[in-house]
Amino acid sequence: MPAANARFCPPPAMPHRAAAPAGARKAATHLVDAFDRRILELYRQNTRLAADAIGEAVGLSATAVQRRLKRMREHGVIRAEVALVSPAALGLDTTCIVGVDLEREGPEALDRFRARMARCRQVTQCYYVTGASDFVLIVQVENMNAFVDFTREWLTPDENVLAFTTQVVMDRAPAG
Amino acid sequence: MPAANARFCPPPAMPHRAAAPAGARKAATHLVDAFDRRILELYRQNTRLAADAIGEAVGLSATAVQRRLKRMREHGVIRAEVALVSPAALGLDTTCIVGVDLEREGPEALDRFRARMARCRQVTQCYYVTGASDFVLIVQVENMNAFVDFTREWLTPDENVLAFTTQVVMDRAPAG
DNA sequence: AGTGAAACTTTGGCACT
DNA sequence: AGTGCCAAAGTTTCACT
Repeated sequence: MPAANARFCPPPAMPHRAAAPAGARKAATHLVDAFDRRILELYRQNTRLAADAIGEAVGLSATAVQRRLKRMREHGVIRAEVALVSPAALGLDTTCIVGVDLEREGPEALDRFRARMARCRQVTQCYYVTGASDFVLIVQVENMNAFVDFTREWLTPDENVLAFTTQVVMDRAPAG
Repeated sequence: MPAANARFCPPPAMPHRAAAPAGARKAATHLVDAFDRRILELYRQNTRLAADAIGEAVGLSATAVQRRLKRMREHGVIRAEVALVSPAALGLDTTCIVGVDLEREGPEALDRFRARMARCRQVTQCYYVTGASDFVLIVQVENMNAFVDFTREWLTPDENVLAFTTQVVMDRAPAG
């Protein structure tokens, strides 16, 4: 198997909080009907699709599709519209999955750790989980040296990090 | 902590292969210069940004920005432009991280398993990794019952699946 | 929800550095 | 090569029916 690793660059990673105005998001409960679902199914995969084409596919006029998209954006059903960038093109050839064990697991310690990871550009996803570890991180770096640097800067110095286990990604499926 | 789980719906999950014409992708080596990087930095997070605004930010005309975006799309630097949908809005309230151990790990067995997972709608990411397990899956489902259904349909019946471990996601950070 | 016109963004050609 | 300017084509957005 070729040394092809990560295929997609991480989702956009909530850039500056300014991009997500605090009050702008609603509960996003089931205010999506069958039409909305079909629109999302298409639009989710390709935001360059014209409302015209979507409308034809789902049996609605272009304007109706636009209105629904706008409503779903405002209601937080659509959280963001982003570009998936090839990590390789940016020189990020290595993906690691890191399980982190914390020493203390109080609410404030969890929040502190999560906030730290959110500030870290290498961490593209951060899950707080039950089970074997407390957190699971998806880390995107240039190479293994950069990964070691990452651990020395963000994990090892953290007194609350008891231990961590690393799995290096050899290949990744887009998973449709 | 509230039972808020996943915040974002999975990246688009390479829909139908038709969307990525086989011959259309190039090596995506370092044909990105400093301008391209700055454009991507902005555009990646928000594809609704007008080329005009990007151009102003990076010191280029709108046309130049458009041209560069087009080139990066053709060269596979930009793999896709997708919408991040709130999983909760779609009724997908539960995310699990599953480590899978395979019995046999030959190339053909790996490919078979990966292909299987790619066909499975619940699996939004699938990593082939070194270390404790062979694969790591990110699984998005309605609730825990649906997760059990998932394992009974996709993991347990697979003779090559030796064992799997599940971590339930309680919260997820966008991770900037 | 659908139809129109206005505003916008993207795409093309052409001259320039 | 790549960029900038300007006009055409397309798309989105806004009235109104």
